[in-house]
Amino acid sequence: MTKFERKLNTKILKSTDLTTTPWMIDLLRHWYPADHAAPMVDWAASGKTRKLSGPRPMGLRLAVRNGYANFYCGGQSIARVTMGRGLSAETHQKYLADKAPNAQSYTKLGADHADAASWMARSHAYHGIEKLFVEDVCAANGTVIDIEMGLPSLNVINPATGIAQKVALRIDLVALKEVADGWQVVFWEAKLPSDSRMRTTGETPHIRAQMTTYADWFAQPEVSADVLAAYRETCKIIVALRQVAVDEGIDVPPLHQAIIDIADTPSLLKRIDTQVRLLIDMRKGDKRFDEEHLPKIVDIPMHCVRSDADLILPVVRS
DNA sequence: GCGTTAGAGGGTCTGTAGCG
DNA sequence: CGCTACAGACCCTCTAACGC
Repeated sequence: MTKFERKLNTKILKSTDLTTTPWMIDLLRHWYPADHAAPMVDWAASGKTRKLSGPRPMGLRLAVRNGYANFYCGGQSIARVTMGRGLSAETHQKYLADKAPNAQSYTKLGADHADAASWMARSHAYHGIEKLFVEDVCAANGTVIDIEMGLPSLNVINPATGIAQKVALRIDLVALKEVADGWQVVFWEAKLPSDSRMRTTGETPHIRAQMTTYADWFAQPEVSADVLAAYRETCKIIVALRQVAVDEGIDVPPLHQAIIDIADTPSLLKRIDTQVRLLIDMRKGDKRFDEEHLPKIVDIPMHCVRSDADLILPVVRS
């Protein structure tokens, strides 16, 4: 199976003349590390979109991948930046221009591309409620080190065909949690109570199968060690990227001290907690969900966000 | 209110090609 | 041989409409 890995050649930023890649400077200017709220602007739906109107962020969350990094605005990938032998980036055409072509097509960014603010503004029409919830959690927790974590090469038996297929599940949030001897990695799956997978008239909502699938993935040999190594590296990369930005004169808000400490001393990150937790956005209130559906899943480790104060991830049992 | 469905969007996986 | 770049296939997630 494909190894779960996080790596990025951040040195390429120092050996590249960044005036030839103005988009990189612009993306870093709009980077809000976890713990810092991005400025919010009102957005009103127009035309035939189904999206709800409401406040939208004007800031970017960075997620380190294997060989590249994504800059997200409200859960939409505004730019995918490859840092390997060279420095390059691409973004979807619908963020680059108002008249978006129908096709799923990405454009490589060039020397004339440096307008992240307008890319973010165009992305507002695509922001989903669950992703805006994730954005709120990022703003409230400096310990968030990854979002949209992809779980590669998971073999799952398709119940319809009985054939094993490779699927790429994702986990919404990855965070650090303080433990007695250092820090550990915890995983959160954000959900809205309105999500049909959280509800059933029967006894077993679909979310149970999803949690079981996560457990199966983490139970594979080597996975725990690989994930631990990957997130130690992630901390190093985040610190290195911020330093590049600061060296370029960009005031990226400060990182949580735990990320800095782990980057400096990776062994401070002791282990991962393979028990994925549910994070449910109950700020709007859903009496029916509380009474009928929540009781069916109370045994799943979870945190219910009922007020903005609850956005701070709890220090729960290991 | 619930379960199903389709469309949109976005990510990974795979294979292929090029390079040192 | 390993890494990188690229394109197409595939399947996930989310939203909202629809019928019961």
